[in-house]
Amino acid sequence: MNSRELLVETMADLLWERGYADTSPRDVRERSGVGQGSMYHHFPTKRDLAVAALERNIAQLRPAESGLAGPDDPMARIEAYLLHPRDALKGCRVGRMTQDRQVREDPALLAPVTRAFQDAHETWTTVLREAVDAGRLPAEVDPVRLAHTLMAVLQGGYVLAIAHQDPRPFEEACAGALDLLHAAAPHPTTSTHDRKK
Amino acid sequence: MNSRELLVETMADLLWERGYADTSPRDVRERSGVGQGSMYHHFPTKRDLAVAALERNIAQLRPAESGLAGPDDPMARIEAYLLHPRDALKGCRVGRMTQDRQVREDPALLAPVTRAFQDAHETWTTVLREAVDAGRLPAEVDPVRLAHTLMAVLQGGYVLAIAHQDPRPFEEACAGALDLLHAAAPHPTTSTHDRKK
DNA sequence: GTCTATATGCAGATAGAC
DNA sequence: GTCTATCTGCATATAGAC
Repeated sequence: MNSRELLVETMADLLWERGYADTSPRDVRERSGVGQGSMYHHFPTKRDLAVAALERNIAQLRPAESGLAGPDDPMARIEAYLLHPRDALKGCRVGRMTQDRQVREDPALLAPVTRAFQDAHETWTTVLREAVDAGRLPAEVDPVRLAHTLMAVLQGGYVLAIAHQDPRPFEEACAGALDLLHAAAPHPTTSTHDRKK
Repeated sequence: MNSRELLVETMADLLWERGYADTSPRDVRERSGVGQGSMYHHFPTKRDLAVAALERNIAQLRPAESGLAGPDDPMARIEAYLLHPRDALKGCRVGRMTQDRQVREDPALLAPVTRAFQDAHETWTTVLREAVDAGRLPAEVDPVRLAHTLMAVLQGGYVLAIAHQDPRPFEEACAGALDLLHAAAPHPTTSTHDRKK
């Protein structure tokens, strides 16, 4: 792998582990093994490298999201996504950025984060709308709103896991959300089809 | 106010706004107006000051939590807590700490955070159990699990709000969680009593 | 593209006077 | 308790040779 890619990959990992403010150019050099000259040749500032690394971290999440958008039964996709095994103690590569003041205050760093959340929200809204249309969720739920709720469960789940230093609160939070979705589901237990009268 | 209190209050605000790693002793001195000598007289290290400030931030959240534990109808308390107006863009004073590597790696800083989350979880579990016992939530829901879910909605709601630079996703996430609780509630709408045949 | 040398300023204190 | 002076080391580059 060339120096440029190596730098981006290393910075991406460090952003995930430590955030932007707490990662120094030196950290990147030492972990990547790339020299000072090379580093500043490819990326004139730490910020430039971070922008590239952030894009990489965002791209990293796309496979999982495309599963959520996939062709299967919508409730099955929701369930699979919420129960998908994750290393909860590591937190979210993208959500983490929101807690870094230097990221929040720099449009070049914040904008990709905002877009990533908007995209994820759209994906969630679509699958939830499909679940409602399929009669798997009550027509009263607002897919746009519920999309925020479920994304919050995931993002907040990471916070709980780190606070407790235990991945289980994350898993419980997701499982609890699923429990609610199931409990709220229209009950075809009564009959094969039971629509509004 | 004396220097000591002033330092703690200032550091508490800075921890909330910027986290631990991104707050320097100089930041504290400049905002508080307390001199170098005084500062290091009261707190030999930045870390010592941060521990005191963190305890203060945790204490700050207790009034709200005691409302959740209060004497009213349990569902009303849950609703009030979730819909309580918050400055979502500022994030959670305590949850924010989980995203700071230097906090995660220092037991003196992490332990108070862990305890605060454990306490909040207990409070949530109790009120949810009361709601189940009162027949306001289905007996199938696990209060312990759902407590994690609702805490995650709040913590994650802050993340969404910051990512979008808009408090509405936070509010929507909370409202959506409430929608689900209501949709999942045992329905005395059908009839006075309609249990499993 | 990569290397080594050099530079400015802030972080995070420590020392000792008042 | 508070003040001013001083110190080491790292953050974040810049310069110029190879």
